[in-house]
Amino acid sequence: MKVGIFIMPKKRTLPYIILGILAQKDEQTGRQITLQFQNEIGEFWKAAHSQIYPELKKMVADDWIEKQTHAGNDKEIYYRLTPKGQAELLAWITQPIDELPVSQDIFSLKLFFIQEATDPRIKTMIAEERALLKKQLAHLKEREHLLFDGHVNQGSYGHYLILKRAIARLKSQLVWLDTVEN
Amino acid sequence: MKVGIFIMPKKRTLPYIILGILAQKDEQTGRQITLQFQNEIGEFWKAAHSQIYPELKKMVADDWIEKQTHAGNDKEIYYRLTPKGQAELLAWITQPIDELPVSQDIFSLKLFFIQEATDPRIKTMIAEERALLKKQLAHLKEREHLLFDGHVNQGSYGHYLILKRAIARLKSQLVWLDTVEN
DNA sequence: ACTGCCATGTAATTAGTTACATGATTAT
DNA sequence: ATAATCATGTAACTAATTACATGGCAGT
Repeated sequence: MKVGIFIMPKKRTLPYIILGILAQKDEQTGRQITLQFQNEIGEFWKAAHSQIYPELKKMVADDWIEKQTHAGNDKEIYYRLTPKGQAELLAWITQPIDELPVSQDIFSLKLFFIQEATDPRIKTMIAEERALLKKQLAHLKEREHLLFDGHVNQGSYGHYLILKRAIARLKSQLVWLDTVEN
Repeated sequence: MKVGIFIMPKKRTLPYIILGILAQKDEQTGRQITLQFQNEIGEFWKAAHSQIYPELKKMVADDWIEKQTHAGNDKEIYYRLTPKGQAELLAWITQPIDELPVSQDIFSLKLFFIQEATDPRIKTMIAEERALLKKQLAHLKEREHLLFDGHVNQGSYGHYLILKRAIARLKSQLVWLDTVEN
């Protein structure tokens, strides 16, 4: 997309996810934010602490978040949203999505390279993929039980939704695997 | 994953996809390979020509592919697999997948940030997402009709599969959207 | 003449990964 | 003691994106 002399910046996602994490629960440390990526968010975005810590510094510099240390605790650094950060999050959510994501599904790509329907590798690959999906599905169902157990808590609708979304995705993939096998 | 003094290289995907593209039809130019990413493969991996051309050079240097120019045509450069490239492709497909991909679904992430079920933005976001999904589904169904039209051609099973996979994915997402709306 | 596409390439930058690093605390 | 985890950070590198760049050829 070329727009005159303006350079179009690459689409950023990580800082907005961090804003979203802090919007759900203020006063979180870099480590707590990092750990969020191991749960439901990790189904849709991954980031290591080595990417998060510098990002937090940048966000402080840009006045999207502010740091706060607690007395008698020089180890942990807590972050919370600034009004500007809240505004940025709002603007980002409101902005329409213009294209669908790429799923980077290595399994599908590997299948793409198999030219003959009779190839014996297909069975093995499906079995392995099914095992991975089942394991993750079990994990997410446990999370659902643990976090919500039937009822959605006030102010957790978003969290509830993406957990449900992840579960639905896994289930549909398992259904599709069955159709391939026959 | 730390394994003694060995440095674990980052997981590469692009060169293997290029090998797969050349395995389906030998003698393709950089441009033809680039264009493949606009169709079915693009559902699962994207790459611009500015990434592909340098990658092709590297793959030639590594003896995974070889370049070939045709007489009276100094414009186009054709590539084909070397035995080593074929072996690399085979090895990659055989290697088990150890973890599920991250879908990088911005729509799901944005939903995550919406805390209340009554938020009026949800309706708009779903409508926009539905439009995107429907458009892409229509496109893929047309591709299916164009390329296969009921029967799978010999040697195109992989291509057929990932097209079917992409269609199934889109359909399941549309179904899920309905469940959110109510 | 101009627009758009074919075909290939490079430059500059940002995003993301792997590894290295330190010091404190908690469990066995 | 020592192993694991908490908590933060940096260094080095690879992958990927956006933009710049050139020359040819086809259509209007």
